[in-house]
Formats: sequence, C-alpha cells, structure tokens
Amino acid sequence: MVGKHDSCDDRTGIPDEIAGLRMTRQRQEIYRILLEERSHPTAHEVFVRAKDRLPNISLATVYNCLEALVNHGVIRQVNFERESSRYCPNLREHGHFHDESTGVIHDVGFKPGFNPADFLDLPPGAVVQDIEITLRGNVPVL
Amino acid sequence: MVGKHDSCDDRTGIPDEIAGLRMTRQRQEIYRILLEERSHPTAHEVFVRAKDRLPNISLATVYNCLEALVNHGVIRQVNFERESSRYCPNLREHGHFHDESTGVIHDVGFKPGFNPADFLDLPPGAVVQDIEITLRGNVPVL
DNA sequence: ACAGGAATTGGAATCATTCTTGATTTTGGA
DNA sequence: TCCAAAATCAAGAATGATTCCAATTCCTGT
Repeated sequence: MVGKHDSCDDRTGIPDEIAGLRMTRQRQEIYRILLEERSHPTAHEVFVRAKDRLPNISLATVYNCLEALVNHGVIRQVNFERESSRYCPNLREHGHFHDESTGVIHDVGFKPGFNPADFLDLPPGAVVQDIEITLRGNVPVL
Repeated sequence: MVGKHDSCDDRTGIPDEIAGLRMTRQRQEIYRILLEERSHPTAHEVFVRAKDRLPNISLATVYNCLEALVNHGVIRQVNFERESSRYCPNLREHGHFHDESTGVIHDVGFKPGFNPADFLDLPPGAVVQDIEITLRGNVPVL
C-alpha cells in the first residue's frame, strides 16, 4: 500500500520529519501517544503506553525522544513543583490549572492582548522571553 | 534593626516562636540566612552558610528546618524547572523573574487588582487557591 | 552493498530529597 | 529542681527521576 517514500508513516499518520527532526518509529509512537493522551503524562507513563506497540523500547529512549521533541519545539515539557516532568503537545502559549480534587491538569489559554507587564511589577527594562503560569485549585461540582 | 520585643534570641534577633513553630537554634539560623541572603538560595547553599555558625549542622537538618518553616508559612519554597528547590522569606504574593544573563532571580510583585481570570481562560467555575508565575528573560544593560 | 553518523538500548551513575534510626534537647508536670 | 514524654537533630541509607555510557543496530547517502 503505502511505500516509505512520502511524508507519512503507515501506522501513526505522523510525517517522517517534523521541524527538521527525523521522526523515527519510536519518536512517532511517543508523539502519537502525547497527541492521543492529552492528560500531560510523565515519561514513565509514556514509557508504559509505548511498550504496547514497541515492546522493546527502553525508558532511556523515551527520555531521549521526549528531549528531542522538546528541543525541536514539537512538544512542551511541563513541571509542577518538583514532581516528574510532564509532556504536552499543545504549542499555543498557555498555562496550567491543576485541579486538586480530581488531579486533572487543564490547559488554560492566555486571553487576547495578554501582557505580563500589565499585572506584574517587572524589573525596569526587563525583556520577557518566556512565561510560565501554574494555578492550583479546584472546580466545585454543582 | 534589632528590635527586641518579648521573646527574642540573643544572637539572631529572631523570636523563639513564629507562627506556632518553635524556633530552635538551627531554625533561627536558617531563617536568618534567608532573610539576609535574598538570592533565593538552595538547601545546599543554606547548608554551607549555616555551617559558619553551626559547624555540626547536617544537611538533613537544613532540609528538616526548611520544611518546617515552609509548612508553617514562614518562608516559601520556589521551584524553577527541575532544578534544586530554592527558598525565600518574601511572603507577599509574588512571582519570579529569572534573568538568564546574570542568573539573578528577581521577585516580581503582583499589581493591585491582580486577578488571574482577567488574562487567563480558566475552566468555568474554577476556584484558584494558588498561583505561580515564573518569567525568564534578561535585563539589557544600557 | 558499504561506510559513517544517528538512534536505541540496558545498565550504571548522579543528584536532590526523603526516610530511618538513634541520640539530644526541650517542655510540662510532680 | 527532676523526670518522663515529646520534639528535634544528626548521619547515613534509601529512593526516584533523570542522565550518562558503552555497545549494538539502524539509516542515509554514495
């Protein structure tokens, strides 16, 4: 059916290359898992899921792949406190709301016109390259 | 600046008890270091400084003390990415600006009227208990 | 098909932090 | 003041996430 010459893989529908990164079988699989599993999984959670399709994959490879994907801007690494890093494929600028009753992590978008200087007393002349916003709380059930 | 009220220790000027926490010699010393050293030191950095005055103090004790102080709301624990935790005695609600050229971490206050719902698309009904804002960037020298 | 570079693997190593277990110190009551 | 209980400390072992390393294996270009 599908040869391996064009830009799509047989099983994942993910291109052979993204953002200049060669998408090997394991990188495809890991990226697919992140796209499917929007729950901000940890490396270990990704590892467990990846073994369904790639029984020989190693945890080191999962870390390698996640790192490669992060470095090429394909996914983002998210840290809460000192817990294990989590990974998400949402590239829009966004923060995270951690619902403590359910454990669910929601992405929270920045509203249009978002500008940190509007609500923070930044050092004079500061040039912001990156912003990270994390909220903790809960969403009461009605 | 050493205003002694009722219960004060001779050497640090720090009360015997804060927020219901018994201020032992090592807790006083560690708290004093944080008040003095406003550079958001790590546990290990605090440990090194603490040994000047308490040569027998152990790293475990530094961790114990920092944890006690954090749990009683006397200081705050601050995490950047997955680096070692840092500690700061600034209890005002504030975020952090990490100047990447100098490595300096600046506290950034929230402006009056600060309200996360104004600039974030929170999940409907979300009750925010805590917010953490970290910026990375630099402050160009003129 | 072949060489050279990239990727993968499994296990060892690292590092911050936590835990465990006695030893010390402090506190409150007799 | 003196004692027993409770709290705190210290030292090192243990943990857990992540990184490093050395040895294959896999790709890519020729």
